[in-house]
Amino acid sequence: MGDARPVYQRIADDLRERIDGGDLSVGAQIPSRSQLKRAYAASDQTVDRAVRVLKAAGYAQGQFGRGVFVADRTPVGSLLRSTGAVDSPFAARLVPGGVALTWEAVSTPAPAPREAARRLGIPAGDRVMCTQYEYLADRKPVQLAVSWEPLALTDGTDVVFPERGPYARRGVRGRFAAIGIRVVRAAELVGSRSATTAEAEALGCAPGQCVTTLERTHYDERGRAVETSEAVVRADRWRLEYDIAFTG
Amino acid sequence: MGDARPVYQRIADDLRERIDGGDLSVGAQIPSRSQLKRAYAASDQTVDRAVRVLKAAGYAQGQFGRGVFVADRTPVGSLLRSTGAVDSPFAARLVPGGVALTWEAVSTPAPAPREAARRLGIPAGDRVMCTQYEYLADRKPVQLAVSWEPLALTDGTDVVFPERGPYARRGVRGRFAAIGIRVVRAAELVGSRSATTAEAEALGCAPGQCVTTLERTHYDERGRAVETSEAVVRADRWRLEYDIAFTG
DNA sequence: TCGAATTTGTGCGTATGTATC
DNA sequence: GGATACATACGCACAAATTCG
Repeated sequence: MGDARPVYQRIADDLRERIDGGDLSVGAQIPSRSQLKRAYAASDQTVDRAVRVLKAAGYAQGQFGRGVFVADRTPVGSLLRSTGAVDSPFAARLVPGGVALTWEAVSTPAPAPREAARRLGIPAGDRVMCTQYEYLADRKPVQLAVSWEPLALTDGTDVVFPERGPYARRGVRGRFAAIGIRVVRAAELVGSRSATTAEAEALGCAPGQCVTTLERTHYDERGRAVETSEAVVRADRWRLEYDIAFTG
Repeated sequence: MGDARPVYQRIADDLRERIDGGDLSVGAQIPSRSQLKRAYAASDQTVDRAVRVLKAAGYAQGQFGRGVFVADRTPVGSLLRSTGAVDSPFAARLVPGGVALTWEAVSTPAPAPREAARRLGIPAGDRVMCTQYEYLADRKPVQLAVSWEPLALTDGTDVVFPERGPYARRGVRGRFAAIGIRVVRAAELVGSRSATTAEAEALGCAPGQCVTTLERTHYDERGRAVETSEAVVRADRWRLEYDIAFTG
């Protein structure tokens, strides 16, 4: 029977099936290049390319001089995106329980980039507070984010710096509530793509790995955008969780 | 200065920057292998690998005998995941407007697979109605999904087949309402990963491309799971859209 | 219509560097 | 030191598709 797939694809699919089927379990070593070469009567390059496909898919990761091992892809948790909690911008449901969630943030005033300005409904170049977040679970990076808030709303108040002052680290809703702005709605756009080399570096995963992308805008009761953010989440072991209530 | 990146990665990053910067616009042809070989004084394999990285990232796609061209990655729309609409399981916000949204479905009774049974809170192997969906925009596949509903709930009613009968093609809420079950809540888990070769085949994209994954469970007012589904969405041009209302 | 040139996609053999055992 | 293994890179080759003279 003719198999249209190229050799490297067939080898990669075979290995993926062996992993999914449990024949190769998490932590197990994938046959080495010389073994695969013999088994499939293929060249060095070809089997290497097959293994690269597996690694790009997050199924395995290589260790220099040791071998290539089946990666652990069981989800460690999910980031809760629909929570009404005002006390933290980083809530998660964890599978076993016992992972320390922390984050760091750095804020600098800046002119609004075009895309952020469009989402905020303000002229590009208007002054905004730009905050870069790094979210960690057990000291390992999970999510990178950057947020923009119009300084026209927060300048002169004590919530102007998201990570400083009496309302520090409270999350968007809690902080804006302190200056009399009720955040009642958020719109979130979710996508995915492969990580850039810079993102892969920051997230501690291989370049080209899959990441989930977020684009969120918060609105007050008058429908005015008060904050917008973009985030990149490691997709290998983290998911997003939405709770949808149907009204009426 | 020493650049730690391997040659193929440097070439790939260069090309990606030229695309992001607009030097190479959508539809433009990427320099051919022989041109890249000369430009970077690299080998055949190396430049080919660089271009493979670009293609895997969805930045470009090759055409046999013609060349490699910059892919159009502007979003064509977003799938609305929080809508209260009961009349369709496939709602979307479209960027220009004018894309025909259709879907096909095939249902067969089957024993519940382990994961689906766990999410439905029923014993594995219990009879369920298993429905496979294919969602299309302008005849091109956007999303694949498979849904499970316990036959204990729907057997003998006229909503047992999601795509047949008086309440056909209505979506989960509308159909269950017809048999007196009020679906008031859904929980959705969103992740992403690279497509399997089978998924890539069905979605009409290259194997290894990034897809967004969905895992949704619908609950009635007593908190009982009445339906669960898994879906795979093309990530190159489609996103998910959530509307989050903060109560209280 | 034929043929040559170009380009992608795949594949083989070999070599080098580096890390681990 | 030596064997093994990964990661990168070079040179070459061929099939299939397109383009152009």
